[in-house]
Amino acid sequence: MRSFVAVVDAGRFQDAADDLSITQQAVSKRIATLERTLGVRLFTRTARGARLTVDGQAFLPHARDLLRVEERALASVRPGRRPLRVDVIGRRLAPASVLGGFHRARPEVELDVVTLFDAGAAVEALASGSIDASFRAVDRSRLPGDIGAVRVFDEPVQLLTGPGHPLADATAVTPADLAGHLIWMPGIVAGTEWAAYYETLAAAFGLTIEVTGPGFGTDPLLDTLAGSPSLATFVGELTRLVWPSEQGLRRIAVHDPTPVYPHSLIWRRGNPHAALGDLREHLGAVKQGTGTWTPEWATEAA
Amino acid sequence: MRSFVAVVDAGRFQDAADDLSITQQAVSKRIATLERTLGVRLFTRTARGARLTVDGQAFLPHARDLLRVEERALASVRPGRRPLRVDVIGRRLAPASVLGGFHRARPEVELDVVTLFDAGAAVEALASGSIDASFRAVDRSRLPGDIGAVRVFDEPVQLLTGPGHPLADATAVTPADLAGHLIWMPGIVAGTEWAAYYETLAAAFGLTIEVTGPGFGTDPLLDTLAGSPSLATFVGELTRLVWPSEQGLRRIAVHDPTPVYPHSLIWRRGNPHAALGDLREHLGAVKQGTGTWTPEWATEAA
DNA sequence: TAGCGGCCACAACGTTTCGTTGTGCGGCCC
DNA sequence: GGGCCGCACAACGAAACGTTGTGGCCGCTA
Repeated sequence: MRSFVAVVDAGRFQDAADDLSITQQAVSKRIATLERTLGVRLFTRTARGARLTVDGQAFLPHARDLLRVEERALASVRPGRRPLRVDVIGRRLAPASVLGGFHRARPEVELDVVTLFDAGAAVEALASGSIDASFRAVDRSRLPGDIGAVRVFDEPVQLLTGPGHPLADATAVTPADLAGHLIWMPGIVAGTEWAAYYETLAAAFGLTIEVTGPGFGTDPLLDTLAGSPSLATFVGELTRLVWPSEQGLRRIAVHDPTPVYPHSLIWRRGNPHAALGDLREHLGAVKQGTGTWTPEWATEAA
Repeated sequence: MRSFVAVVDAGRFQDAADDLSITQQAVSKRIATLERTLGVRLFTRTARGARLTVDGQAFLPHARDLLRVEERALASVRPGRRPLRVDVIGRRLAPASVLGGFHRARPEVELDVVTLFDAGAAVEALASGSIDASFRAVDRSRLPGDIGAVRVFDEPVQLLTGPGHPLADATAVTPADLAGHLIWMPGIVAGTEWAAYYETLAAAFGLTIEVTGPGFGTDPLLDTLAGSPSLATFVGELTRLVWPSEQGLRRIAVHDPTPVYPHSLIWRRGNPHAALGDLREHLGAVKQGTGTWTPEWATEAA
């Protein structure tokens, strides 16, 4: 493939061979193999070099694309001057959306998105340099001194129920209203910062949160939820659900106070990656709302 | 690379090996080679399979991209059900722009753009099936019966001069005004349909068109034009010039009548490619303007 | 805690692929 | 028509690849 593009650019097999530091015969053999694989002739051989056939012309931009993508793939893991690598809590959750907004605003900034286990793993990864930034809810007082943090987004928590749930038709509920109901959150992983968030939330308002084993993915969770008259769960306002439309799930706002999930951007101080400043600048800091609730351990991350 | 994605999807080397119809050891060796090439570890090996590292997560979307691009590259030359392949007279000229408009309107239609020598080559390529459609100025009466043609775009011809040319400050000129001036069009290739167009144009209005040898590309042409007090050339209204801004070139409209270049879409009747109908539908037929001039041989292509 | 099973890595070997050298064939151009 | 330029074919050695066979590590279980 690289030989093909080299021949197109050079116009002659011999010149392409020089560019590739191999012999003309090797280039000839490579092109012949490629043509045999594709089943079409890519060049017309003339006495003055090689010219593209129609098939070759059609193939060329795709070949260039391939080399470009390969270059990007290599760059994504190249130590030093690689794309900005950002950890998000989940690809369908608010941080991913926020990062998408940054990408739309600054499309020239190369990004790679990864998902780590929890905030602790994110801090380790930041310290070791394997990622450049992370969106997590953190207890700022417990962060190492070389890790910076800015609370960038407070996401209201909503109640998610099926159509048969007693609260399904409410326009809004208060945390106190939920005291008698079962909040079902399978797939929650003990020890993670989001588990801690929901535990704190439950304790603060006397809620009952049930965690039945590891989750089997969100789809069966939502299916079960849609068919249950008693189960409800919490979900972030910006969480994108891929519900097959007719599941009839209801998102119900929570007020007085509104629990908000405190997403912070965290990074290692001294990380010289230029795009890191762009990201922080784009995000700014959240304006702390009134009438909201968030765990005390998170409020220090101003 | 394909093995890497297979392992990610399967979660275990052995399962990936089954998918690829090779042995587990071969997969292991491929991954090890890839990791050595990239200089990073892509998987953490556990007793229950292989999980992506952070680097692996960052690398994965690029790897998928690569496979996707490869698939498109293969499709571009696959006989039968390949992308719609359209010939344009030049990548910076009106037909390419029109095709770009179609692509924006129907981004789901896969397109490959090629450039053939002239209308004759395009007709041959249509007949042989190596292309699906072409934008050319054609003499409809001379087309084979199985080649369809619709005049889809009349492009006004403009005069292009440098700032020192006597007509540089004119807002518009008539063809008759040009009789005393030299029209310089290097790079015009005898025997092509666009050479025929300009020859007919010159003959119709008594113009002097000079063709000095093969062109050396458009950039030196425009440089020469910008610095000359006597040279002018014709250019299509939609031709995109990449002039380095400060060349000071002037585009001057031509009126009474306005010569228009009659772009037609031509295709082989009976070509079953579904996208061909989409393209024809998108283009429609040109509404013949008044006060314009075009060669008689082109007017039959109604 | 010892045994077992699942999973991946290492080693050795045969086959295939790749690149090289040497040579042949067919157009242009003078 | 001879010379030259440019690509293809042939033969050979080297490197890469995939296979079989085996070993080590981890987690689960009795």
